This record gives sequence, structure tokens and C-alpha cells, in this order.
Amino acid sequence: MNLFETFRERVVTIVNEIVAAGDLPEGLNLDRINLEPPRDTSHGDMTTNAAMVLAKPAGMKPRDVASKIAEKMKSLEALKNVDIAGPGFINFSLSNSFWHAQMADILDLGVRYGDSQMGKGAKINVEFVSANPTGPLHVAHARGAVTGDALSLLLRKAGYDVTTEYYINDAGSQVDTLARSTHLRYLEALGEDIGTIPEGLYPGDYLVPVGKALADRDGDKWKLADEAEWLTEFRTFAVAQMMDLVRDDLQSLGIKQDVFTSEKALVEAGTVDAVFKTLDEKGLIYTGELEPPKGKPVDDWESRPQTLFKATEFGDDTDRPLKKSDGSWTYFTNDIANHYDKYRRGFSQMIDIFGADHGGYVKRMKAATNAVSGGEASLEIKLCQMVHLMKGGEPMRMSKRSGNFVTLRELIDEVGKDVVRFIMLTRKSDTQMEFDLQKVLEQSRDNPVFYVQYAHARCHSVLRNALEALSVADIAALDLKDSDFARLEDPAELEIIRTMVNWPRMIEGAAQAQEPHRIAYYLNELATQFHGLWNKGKDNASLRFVLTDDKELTLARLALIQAVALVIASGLSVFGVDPLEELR
RNA sequence: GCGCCCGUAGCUCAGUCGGAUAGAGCACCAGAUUCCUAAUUUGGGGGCCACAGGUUCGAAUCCUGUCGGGCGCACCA
Repeated sequence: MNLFETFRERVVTIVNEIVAAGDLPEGLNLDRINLEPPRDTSHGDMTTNAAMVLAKPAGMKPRDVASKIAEKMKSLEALKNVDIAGPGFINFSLSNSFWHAQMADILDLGVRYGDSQMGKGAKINVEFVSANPTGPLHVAHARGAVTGDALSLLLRKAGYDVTTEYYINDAGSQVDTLARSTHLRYLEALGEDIGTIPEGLYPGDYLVPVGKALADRDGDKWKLADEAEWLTEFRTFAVAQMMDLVRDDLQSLGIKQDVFTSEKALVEAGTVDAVFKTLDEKGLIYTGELEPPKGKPVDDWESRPQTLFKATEFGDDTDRPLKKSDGSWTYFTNDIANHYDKYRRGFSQMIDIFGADHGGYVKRMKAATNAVSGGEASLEIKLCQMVHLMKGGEPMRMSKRSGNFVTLRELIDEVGKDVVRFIMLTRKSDTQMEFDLQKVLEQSRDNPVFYVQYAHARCHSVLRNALEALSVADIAALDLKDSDFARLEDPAELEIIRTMVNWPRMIEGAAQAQEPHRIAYYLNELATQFHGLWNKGKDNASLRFVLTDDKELTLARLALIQAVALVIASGLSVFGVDPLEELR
């Protein structure tokens, strides 16, 4: 529980006491009472809307309710300056000693500061990337990958039991295309001239080594064989190779999912049949005809009876086909089985991260998950909008022909894993964003990655210099935890402590909203405050961190810096970004 | 035609389950800057929160409609 929640409970307790005393009516809904830091810091350290939300149901004026509450709050420990403002806000501040006491917590917990029990260990499944295993990951996968991974880290920090998952689409026709493309490369490896890759097959060079590996292993065994003989073997081999590629790409982003579920395996295990049967028994399957699509005209459209799932009963716009014209399962049916399988494995909360181009798929998947679990499982789907890659303010065309890169790997090679991760997380995932490859490598205020990393590095630099100045070998020898925090009296120092104390609340808020990008803004703010304090020391020598004539104050300030470094590191860890101790 | 996402400063974007005078960075203008610990710093101008209604003590936020942008729209994956 964060401190704001603690004080909120105290306010609720006070309200209940007032009710018990008969000064407020019984049966008031207290859920809408908030307690938060005010936007304007001149209003104090904390503010509550309690009086305003209670006034109307109580049939009283907000300021009258406020004065009753404020009167009792004055007796709370550590509180000072309780007052009523505006339409009925109750603002108050906490004593400096209260804030100083929080320093010990931060230093004690280190990067675990901000860990929360909010999730109560609830199991939650986060599926992301799930790109077709037909080649290396594309830059377009980067945002979903990073968002999914960071969201998982965030939820873990907030106390959820998170399992990350990748669903391998290895049962559709695209993996047959992969197998055929690989066969061509196999023939090439055996010395045949394959010419240009025919339309409809995958032309990428990454299949050359796969074909060669098969030629090395099996010789010319498949050279003259019919496709029916080699297709399965080539598909299995190539998919395995492609998944190795994908895993390597993810690894280079620092991502390693816990579970890889194979679509093919789900089909072969009969899970899809079981799902179909379940839906059928619930009366959610029927045979009918659909309207022709309303968008672009489809050339090969033919009206025919289809096996349909009653998705409309669960909020979808139309019912959805479960079988293709050849009688096999649709991708959708298999994906229902995928989500059913997760439910069966004990996940009642699931999150999928999709690209924006899959937006049309959201309603049906949520509908199906709802149906197949009998309403017991909930599926959230987060859409990641497109990222426009820029270079020096100019949009980049992403095509091999123009010599610009197209793969995720190439993007990482250009700017580095940590930059990709941080920048992708600086914007809300469901809005489009720009990513300027030039700007993110600049060492300036304009580059949030640099600015935050620099703050962390600067903390460590100060600590290193301090050790030298104090002739101490190891920071542990300073016992910073036992410093006299009361010496931190400058408003800028207290402001930093308040910001750090807000960190646990940030984690809970961001986790609840499933919005990792809030962390980026928080880190930027903390970095700004720290850099600001550093700069004050330029003008005012008494505000420097290391003061040779005042060891007590120096130690207290070093403790503050240590705390800042820890909170920044804690924040970066949620992003999966490694904090730097020096910039070079 | 329908569905989803979005529209906030010149630009890129925040804005906490509805809260006080709507914020940040960049850009722009003006000042400081052989003081130092590491990559300057201080201040300023700049807004019909797309538009119009509605709900509310209170709306950028919720609801309805209009306009504008993005994505998607049998059997593919």
C-alpha cells in the first residue's frame, strides 16, 4: 500500500467517526473519496475531495462537510497546515520529519522500492508479438514487443503473478508457403539454378542457410520427391529455424517469454475439437450465410452456408465463421482454442497485445473468450498504433530497395536495445508516435533516454567523487542509511523526496491503467528535479553535495543521491532498460 | 456503409476511475555564463483542449451529434 492510500484510509476512518457521532447521515458511499498529490504543489502535500463527494448525498454544503473533516484531521500525526480551499478541497502538508523518515525506506528497499501487493498474486497472462514464424521480426513488431514486456514487468512489480506468452501460428497456409520457399533454397543449396523467387513465395535471404542446413543433413533425398512427401518435414524444420530467429531477435531486445504455445499442437491435441464441442453444446454454433463485406469489393466472394459462432450475443458486430470452405478450422477457431487453453491452465485474466491492423479482431476474440469460459475469463486487448520512423525530421521509407532497414535487428543495431525500449514506451501505446533515429542518439535535454540515464550516471559520478573526497573505499562504509536526514532542508531536496515517495503510487496507477508510459514521464520528472538541484549547486556552493567542512550534511545529501539513483534504477527496471553508471 | 483508435501551444506529446489558474520538451524572444561535480542555465510570450449540445457543485476527461485523421471490415493470418 502506498502512503496516499494510507492517508486515504485515515480520512475514511474520520468520516466514519463523524457518521457515528451523528454529524453526517449513514449509508454514504465512500468509494469516491480520493486522496492524491495536488497538481499545484502550493496547495500542500496531499489533497482530498472527500467533502465534495459527500456533500450532495449528505444534503450539506461542501465547505461545511470539509470543516468537520478538517477539524478532526488536525489531530492526525505528522499533519500540519490542514486547510479548506476552492470548492471544498481539504489540503494538508506533512512535517519535514515525516518526509525524512521515508528516506530510510527507500534506501532499505533499493530497487524493490515501489513493489506493491496490489495484484495479490493473481495470475495473469500476457501474450505479445506472436508474429508468424516465417522470418525475422520486422520493425513493426518492436512496439508490441516492448509494450508487452514492459507491461508484464510492471504488473509483476505491482504484485501480479504474470506469465508471458507467444502464440506460434504454425498451422496455417503461410507455413506451407514457408516450406515451399525453403524447398527452393534447398534445391539452390544442392547447386540448382533457382532463378528469381516466384511471386507468392518468401524471397528473403534468411532462408538460404535453412535450405543449406537441410541439404547438409539430408543430401538430395528430397530433390525429386513430390511435394506431398517433403512438405511436412520442411515445414517443421523451417518453423523451428524461424522460431530460433524470432527468439534471437526478442533476446536482442531483452525479451524472453515464459511460454510458447503452438497452434499446430493445439489442433493435434484435440483442443480445437473440444472448444467446438463446448460452444456447440451451449447452442452458440449454427449454419448460416453472411452478408458480403461492405468495404472494398472482394473478387472471389460467393455466398454459401457457413458454420458460424454467435459472436453477436457477446457484443460483436456480426457472427463469425469457424470453418473454411474446405472444412478445416479458421484461424479464429484455433485462436479460441488458444485462449481456452490459457483459461484451462488457470488464467482468468488475459491480456493480448495486438498491432493496430488487428483492431477488427478485438471484439470477436473477447466475445469468444467470454463464451468459451462461461464468462469466467476476461480478455483485455491493447492495440499498439503505428510508429513512424524518422531521421532528422524526415520520414523514413522502410523498404530494402531504398537501402533503409526493415528488420527489428537492424533497428536495434542502429540505436541500441535500451533506446528502442525506452522510446517505444514514452507514448501511450494506442496513439501513433514518431521515432526519430537521429534525435534519440543526441545527448541533449530533448532526448528523454539520455536525460534520464544521465541523471542516473550523474548520481553515481557524485558518489564516486565523494568516496575519493572522503577517502573511503566503499560506499557501504558510509552507512548512508543512518545519515541525519533532517539536514535535508532545502525546498528542492524535500521536493525530490516527495517525488520519490510518489513512486509506489505511480507503479500502482500505471499497473491499474496498464499504461507503462506513465513511468517514462515520472522518470523524466525525477531526473529534471535532480538535475535542477545539481545546477543550484553551481550558483550556490552551500548546496553542493560534497562539503568538506560539513560531513553530516554531506552524508545526508549522498543518501539522497543514492536514493535518487535507486528509484531511477527501479523505474528503468520496469522498462527493462539497464541503468548506466557512466556515460561515455 | 459499419466498427475500433485518435483530435490538447508552431512541432512532438503528457494530463492520475471528472477537480482548483490545462502542463513538459523542442522551437521562438530576452538575460546570466574562465563558478563547478559531467554534456550550460534563468525568465518570458504562446491555448476557443476540433466543433455543437447534454449530464454534474465542477468536463480536455463522461454521454449524443457533426467535422477531420489513422486502422480494419466472409473463407487469409
